[in-house]
Amino acid sequence: MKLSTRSRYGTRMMLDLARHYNEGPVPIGEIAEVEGISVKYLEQLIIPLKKAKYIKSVRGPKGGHMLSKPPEEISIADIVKVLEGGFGFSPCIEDPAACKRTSDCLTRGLWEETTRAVLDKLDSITLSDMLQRRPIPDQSPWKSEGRETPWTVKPMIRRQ
Amino acid sequence: MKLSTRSRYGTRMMLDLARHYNEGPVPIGEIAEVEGISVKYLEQLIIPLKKAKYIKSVRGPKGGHMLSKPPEEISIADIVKVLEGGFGFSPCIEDPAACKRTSDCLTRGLWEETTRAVLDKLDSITLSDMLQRRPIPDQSPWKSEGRETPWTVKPMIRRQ
DNA sequence: ATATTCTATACTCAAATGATAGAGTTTATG
DNA sequence: CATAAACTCTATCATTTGAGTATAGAATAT
Repeated sequence: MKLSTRSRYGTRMMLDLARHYNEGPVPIGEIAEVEGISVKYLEQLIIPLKKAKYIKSVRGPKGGHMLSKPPEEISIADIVKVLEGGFGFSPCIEDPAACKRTSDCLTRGLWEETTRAVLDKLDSITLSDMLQRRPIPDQSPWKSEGRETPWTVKPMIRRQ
Repeated sequence: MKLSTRSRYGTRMMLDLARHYNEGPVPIGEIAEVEGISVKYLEQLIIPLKKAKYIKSVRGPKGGHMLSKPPEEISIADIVKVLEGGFGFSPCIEDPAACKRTSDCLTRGLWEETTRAVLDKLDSITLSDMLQRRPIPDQSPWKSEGRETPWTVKPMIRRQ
């Protein structure tokens, strides 16, 4: 039931772009460094996001990428729908012909509703909402011993 | 974001067992035939479901499997939690140490809430609820042409 | 000119998934 | 008690998917 790293990294990247909305293009290298993700991998995620018109880019020196809409107008569902190759809890959600049982399978409706529940949730949260949030405390009910030294985010330095 | 076939097949199998609750053990071969899933694969799914005490089995001729609790007391979440190897939309949900960024990652809370939304949904639906349902109509908004000849479920014949 | 940055496609590698195989155990029944 | 019908357990395998790397090319500010 895991989301791919594409969706998760992509969301983080979009969040970085949202932080710098209206500050000019952000080069991919900066995002890669801050997030600890390879430039090459992020480049692949940008392509579909550009096609979907959530990102616009500027080439050449001082170039980079930026949101093409304000952060309030981009939801997490928008991002995940673009990056996650085939969401839907079961293949038959997107393609009913994927299974011969489709027409009388009781569980198909179940997985469809569950998929809907996720989409509704993610649709209700915009990039702008995300920026208001605080990280959740790291007190896992699983492992509470052996905490590492606190790790802090390397601040993203904007040019100029 | 897809669920594994383990969860999906397992749910269908549990639904078959629910249909025959209090009718004695159902052999795995019958379920395999009705659902079109190999006996060998279903056998693997039964093991964890037995460990979790949702299924009890009887060996030997006339043996088989049956629910160890009434269908009202087993939710879809119960089944998925047992069969899906690591649910949680991100690895950091189950294991915060999976990522160094854990302590100050804005998206971790997001994925946690989303996972919660799914679990809540599946928790609210029992096997008994499922049996009340009707299959959803097969009018996909994607492909509406070229419908195959209707396929009907082969009825499961109980012994005696 | 040239260094910087994005664009596009192809390729590799490992892990997970989905499924099968076979040997062994229990037990109802004739 | 022999046998066949079932479950149990472990191993194996093939395919797909996911994650990431590599390479070549195009645009543009300075």
